[in-house]
Amino acid sequence: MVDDVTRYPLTGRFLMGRTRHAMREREKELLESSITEVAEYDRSHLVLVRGELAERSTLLIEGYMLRTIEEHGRRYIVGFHVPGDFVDLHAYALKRLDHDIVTLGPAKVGIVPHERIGHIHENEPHLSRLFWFSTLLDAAIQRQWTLKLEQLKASRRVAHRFSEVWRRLEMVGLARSNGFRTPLNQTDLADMCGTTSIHMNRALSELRREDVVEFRRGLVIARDRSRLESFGDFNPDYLYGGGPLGVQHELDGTD
Amino acid sequence: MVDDVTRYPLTGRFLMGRTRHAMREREKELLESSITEVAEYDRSHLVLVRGELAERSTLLIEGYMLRTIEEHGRRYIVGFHVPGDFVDLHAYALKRLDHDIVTLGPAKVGIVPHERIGHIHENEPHLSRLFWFSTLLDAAIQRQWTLKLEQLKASRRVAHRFSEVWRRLEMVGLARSNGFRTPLNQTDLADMCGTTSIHMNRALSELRREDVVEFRRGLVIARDRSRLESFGDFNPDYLYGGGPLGVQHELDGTD
DNA sequence: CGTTGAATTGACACCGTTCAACGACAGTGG
DNA sequence: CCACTGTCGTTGAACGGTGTCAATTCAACG
Repeated sequence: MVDDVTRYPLTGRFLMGRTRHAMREREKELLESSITEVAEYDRSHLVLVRGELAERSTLLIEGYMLRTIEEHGRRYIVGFHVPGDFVDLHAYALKRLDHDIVTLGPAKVGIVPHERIGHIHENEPHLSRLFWFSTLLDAAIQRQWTLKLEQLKASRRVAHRFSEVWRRLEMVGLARSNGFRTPLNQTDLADMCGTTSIHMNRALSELRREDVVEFRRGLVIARDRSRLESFGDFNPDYLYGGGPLGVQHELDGTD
Repeated sequence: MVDDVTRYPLTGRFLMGRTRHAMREREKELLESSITEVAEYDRSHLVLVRGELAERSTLLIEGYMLRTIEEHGRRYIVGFHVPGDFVDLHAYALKRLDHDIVTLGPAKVGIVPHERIGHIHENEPHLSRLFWFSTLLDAAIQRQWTLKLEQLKASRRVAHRFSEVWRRLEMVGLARSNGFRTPLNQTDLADMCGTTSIHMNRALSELRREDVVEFRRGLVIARDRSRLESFGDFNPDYLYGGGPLGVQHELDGTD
């Protein structure tokens, strides 16, 4: 898979760790060549605005992106993306989004016109099914967020988020052995976990005190990863990475 | 649209109030004929189990269905479906789900083998795009749940849920002018809103006391609908029903 | 008319918000 | 080099929202 990142520098991480192995070589080439433009954005760059008619979608190459909704003067983060994610592919079928797409830190993205996606959708059923899968994967992650918001208190929620991001980064080959780096600050974390930055601060110091995980200036470090994951009640199945839900072989053959 | 329900008694409510107008007559016929079996289930019937390989999907014709996750001896409701919803269409691309699909009250469903969906996916790009849209609509609803869990207290969350279900029923022609009927009980509502049944009870009596909405034995009645919706901070845009996000004309023409 | 499941109520502890204030640090310009 | 400034992180105290346990009432149904 490391090979794919060098061979397909723009799209090599798409579905990596999931069903990328089901992609044929010509599909990988087709996807890579569908990117008509590469852009580098600063932090907090608004890529797609809620309600705006979308005519292209964005595949994240480097950095992080968020899905945000601003309401009552407060920003809520309803999605988090790592390299390899086809961030707003769903805009192809929805046309207009109910949320904003925004960069977190500086980010490098590939842009795919909907015309190209339409062509793939009409002529490449196997690849287009993988596209569909990828948007449903985002939905599964969303579902898990809903679940964890319902059942965990703030400190466990952060632990869950950290566990998730760590795994997702690992799947695309971007995690360290003892943690990961992210431009998130405590306010961002609060906006992701449905709490206030003040309470997030207390939650983080609880995690530090209990030796679950350490968060400092965008560096997440855990001495014992399994301790972090069990504190956050994290079960990676919903990431569809090869566990009991993973699509191991079903999508392999011809469609 | 009432016409569609009589002409297509099984699938006439699919995407009704959304992009159904973009469906061609032969697509409606094709969908109707894709249902190879109609089943009637009792309440709490398990239609699809988490982790199980799915080979067919279920379109809800009458009644209600839920997406649930059981963890730590408690059940969490992460999705709610009304007639016309293609409840587990996403199982076509995901193969295995991370949650259960279950009936709430008694329900009548149409079953579509994935073979048929595969045929449509490969040969009917326009219809298959509407399928994709429908799964993304579920995702948008999920996103809104995440948002409201983050920002509202329990009593306002219920008000939001009531507003949503009311609108969704209305879209498929099944609401009353002053409310709607549902087999939900207070425990179900609690499981949907991420709270306990005891607290849900207090939330409901607050809503009654404040004259926002009345919930009794599965009957939801509001004297003033706009009061309910504003109390629940409800904005129907995310339901893609013709407001600013609705796909009014884009999907009309040939694909 | 008794049984059963659902709804209701009170008391109490914990979780989380809010407001206000303070501390740590990096970047900037004098 | 230092003072200034802004952002981010930290802390305390008061208050409101929610979970928990236990007990009671209510409605439906055989």
